[in-house]
Amino acid sequence: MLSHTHTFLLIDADYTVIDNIPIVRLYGRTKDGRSIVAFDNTFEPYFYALPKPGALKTLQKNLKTLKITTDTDETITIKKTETIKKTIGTENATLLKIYSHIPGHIPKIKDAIKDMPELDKKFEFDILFFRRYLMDKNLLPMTFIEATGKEPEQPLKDTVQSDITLLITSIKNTKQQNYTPKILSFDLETMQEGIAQKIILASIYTQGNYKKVLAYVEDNYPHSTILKDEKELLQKLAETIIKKDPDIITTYNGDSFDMPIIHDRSKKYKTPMILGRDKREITFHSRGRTTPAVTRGRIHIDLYQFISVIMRATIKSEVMTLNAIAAELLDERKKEMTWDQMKENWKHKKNLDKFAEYCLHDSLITYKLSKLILPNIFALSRLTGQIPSDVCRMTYGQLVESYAMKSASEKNIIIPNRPTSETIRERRQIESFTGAFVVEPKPGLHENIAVFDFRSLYPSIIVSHNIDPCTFMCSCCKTSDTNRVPGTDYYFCTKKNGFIPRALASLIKKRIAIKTKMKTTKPATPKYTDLYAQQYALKTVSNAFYGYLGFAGSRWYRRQCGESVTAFGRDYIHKVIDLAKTHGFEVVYGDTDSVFLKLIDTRQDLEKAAKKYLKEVNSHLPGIMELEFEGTFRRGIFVKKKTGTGGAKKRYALIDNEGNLTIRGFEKVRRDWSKLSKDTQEKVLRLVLSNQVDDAVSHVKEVVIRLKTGQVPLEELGIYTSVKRDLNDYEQIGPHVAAARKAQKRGIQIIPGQTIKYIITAGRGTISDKAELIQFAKDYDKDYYIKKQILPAAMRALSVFNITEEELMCEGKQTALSSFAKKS
DNA sequence: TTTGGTGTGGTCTGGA
DNA sequence: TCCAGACCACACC
Repeated sequence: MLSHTHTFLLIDADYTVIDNIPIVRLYGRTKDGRSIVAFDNTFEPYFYALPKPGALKTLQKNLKTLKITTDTDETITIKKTETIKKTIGTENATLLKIYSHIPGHIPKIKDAIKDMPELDKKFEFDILFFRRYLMDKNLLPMTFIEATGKEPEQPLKDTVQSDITLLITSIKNTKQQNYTPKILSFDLETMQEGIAQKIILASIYTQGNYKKVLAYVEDNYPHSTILKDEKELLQKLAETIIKKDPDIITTYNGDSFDMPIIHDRSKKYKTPMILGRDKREITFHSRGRTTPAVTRGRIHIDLYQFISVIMRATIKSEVMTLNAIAAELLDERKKEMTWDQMKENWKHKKNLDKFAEYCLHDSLITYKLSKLILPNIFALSRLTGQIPSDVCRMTYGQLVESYAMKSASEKNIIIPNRPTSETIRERRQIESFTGAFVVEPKPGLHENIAVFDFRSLYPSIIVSHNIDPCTFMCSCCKTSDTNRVPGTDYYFCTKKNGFIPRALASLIKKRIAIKTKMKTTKPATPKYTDLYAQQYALKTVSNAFYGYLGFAGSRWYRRQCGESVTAFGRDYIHKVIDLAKTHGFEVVYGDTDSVFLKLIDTRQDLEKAAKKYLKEVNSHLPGIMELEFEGTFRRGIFVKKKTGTGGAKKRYALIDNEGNLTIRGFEKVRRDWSKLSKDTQEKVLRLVLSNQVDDAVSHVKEVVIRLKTGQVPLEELGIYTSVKRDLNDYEQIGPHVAAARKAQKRGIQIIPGQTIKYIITAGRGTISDKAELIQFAKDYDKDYYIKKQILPAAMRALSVFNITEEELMCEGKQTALSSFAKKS
């Protein structure tokens, strides 16, 4: 039979078993736009066994005759065994590679042999078959690969729908080509009908400005297609997606909303929804935190998953709704339509064109978000070797772990086993270790501040001090004093490089190279976007390594490693502080890896002194460690602690020479404060940093009056808080829990993880008694908002100028006398 | 089961 | 009624 060769972008992978033969399926797209599925039936499932010393031969012999009978009377045997040399930690070892017939046998064989006296340890038995394949063949998702093979047999061919199918005889990496994956975004609008969610609209947006709304009530919207009913809508949706044949189907929260609804409704109508290239319906496999809705080949990426987990810390918005995220990341304005309006419109079948437009807009902004975010997901895919549909649902721990596993495999190092739940529990119970050092600031206004920070402090410590579970207290260095951890009896090997430091060093090196390249690349070009995504992926994974070492679920867990990293960190920041003092600086503040300095002699030139200091610090730093000059700030405010004495850590505001504000820790940057108090505080901070304390005071007074006279709309008074657990599991009932419980009684569903918005309403009782979700609030408690929202937020900045609450609370002019009179 | 520790501050709770 | 300590959420790095 004729042999073919195809070069294609690898987008997805899975495996199936036919006639007891496991077959890896690689889904992709050729450069000329044809879909392809390449099958490989030559890869064999396996895991490793480490025999007890001298027991290798016996173990091998015993395994040969092993027969396992399962509950279903199936007999499982081992396909074959091989001896193989690998590195365990830093030691070389000879292991037995145990092959099974199908992947599903591996856990059963592993369990069956666990009591064999010749067996010491088992490794790499929980790596999913197709992931093992990609790892062993060095194939990276979202890169081009070249496969040679022949026409598959019909039964195999029939498992998928694709322009090209190929039974692989050989496969390898190849030169990268230009191909931008085709993205399609869709969105549903639903209405509650009895206990079911009924789909009333579906919209699709894809490249070439393709816009489509599917409906079954005439709406006179130019992009609408009017169908007979919901069943036809579903059919048309599937048909359109298949016809458009995207590589990526993106949704915003499709895992828990759009996809399950499509699935449920299609069950009701018995119209299977096959959106992927395998011939299966959408599958849902609960994976703890999430239940991914998976379509194969045409992969479903839920942007919400990635944004809410990996991008969470970079998102400023109080809520994670599509509109809020689009507003923040795309600067897109909302289409104004409230849920109540939609319900009304649907009920009376009016303004349906607006409804359709609204629905389409959601698909459009999902598409635009995809364009922005998918490059980052793809870059992480290439870095970790995991398929994008997995990457978009990963946590930081999983990203680091994937990268570490891939690196270990490349270096012929055995991947440590995942801890058992028992081990995880034990690890969690151990006392946590000491972390970073934070300088207590002197409250007040400071002028001309220079800010420095270490470039990637913890990653560079891990690399520079060879911090790794296997180099910790090594026997070869025993009494070595050259790499001792400050303030402890710990040390790390100085002879052999650890696996983690090596893996991390390569990430850091690559990132530096990319950042250099970016400087000579024109921004807003595809090349630049790609470089940005690459460095983003490298940074994301590097920064999570330290946490991963101390993470109870980690395969490379070693508490003392995390402890050592922070101990070195504290040592370095102290050294940097000490040196600053010898350079005529006063240390204003510092946290973990940063120092804020000002000159004691203010006649000196700050920039000059800063540069000189920087040069000296860096001349003393080992390895790849480096202190960086962040810049200078015209003024900065640090405030008193509310309780106790001294300055508050992690709360400050800076203004630079261009008038830009940097606000950290204050109510302004917290979502669990009302918009009114946040806005007021920001204004106060800006005025105070511009030496306009009087204006700040009068601004607060105005706000107080607005509150007193009931002029403030409820919208500005809502407080966002997330409900972290089931409403029955709280020991203490705070305002947000009280509000949520009341709402639940009115039939509103409250799920753990949800963010609610509540108001403290007028009335009597405790604050919790008065808390109501904003949609149920009719008024607000003036006293609460003045005394517990506006004044505390404003006073934070004003109390350093000895202004009192009383001065802010009174209308009109305030004198020292009347203030005194009020107190007594 | 879903990277780490440090830190602030609001509200509730229960005992004096 | 007052107050300390617990609980809770969210920020910083």
